[in-house]
Amino acid sequence: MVKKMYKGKNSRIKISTHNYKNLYFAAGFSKKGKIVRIALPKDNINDAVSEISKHHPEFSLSDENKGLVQEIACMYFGENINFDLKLIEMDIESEYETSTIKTKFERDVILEISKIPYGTVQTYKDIAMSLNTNGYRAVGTAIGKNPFPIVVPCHRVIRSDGSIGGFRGGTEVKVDMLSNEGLKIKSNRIVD
DNA sequence: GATTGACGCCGAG
DNA sequence: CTCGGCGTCAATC
Repeated sequence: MVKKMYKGKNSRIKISTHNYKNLYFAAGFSKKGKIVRIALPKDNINDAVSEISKHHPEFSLSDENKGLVQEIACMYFGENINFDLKLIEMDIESEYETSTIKTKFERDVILEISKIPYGTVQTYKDIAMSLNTNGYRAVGTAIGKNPFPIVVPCHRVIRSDGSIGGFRGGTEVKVDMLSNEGLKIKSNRIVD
């Protein structure tokens, strides 16, 4: 049986930030050094930090993991980096206070979209089929909660009709990231 | 149970 | 092409 961690010292995380091309990136790290959450870029550092801290109120700022945040920033701008998924906290929240994933279903979805290669896309339906379910919509909802955007490429999941589909940080951000990976988009559609 | 989604499909304008 | 309506399923209330 897994020992439950309680709020307090153990749930304190460290947040690192990085400024790149006038955008501010941030990520939260557990005591073990694993990523617990990633923020989409903001235009000021406070917004970037609070994007993380609103889910993890107990935190301290630290440059300890700045290198990783730099990497994430590069990925946002289209660099094809093979990010080590072992650096991501995949445990379920009920087991560790510093985890971010809530259910097994969410984790399965996260793991599935992590397989989508750089510069390619899959549909919500594709993901659902890989998971043996017809809950296309449930898949979309789960992806919408992805705590690790950019690194877990939820921006590579689009609708079955070829249109871009939704994105929590705004569709423009999704379009930006796909464009940075070399995909061409015309009037909200991937052009083949 | 009832409602709510980053969806999919089909049929009517 | 754009809507609406219904199917579907996990999470949340």
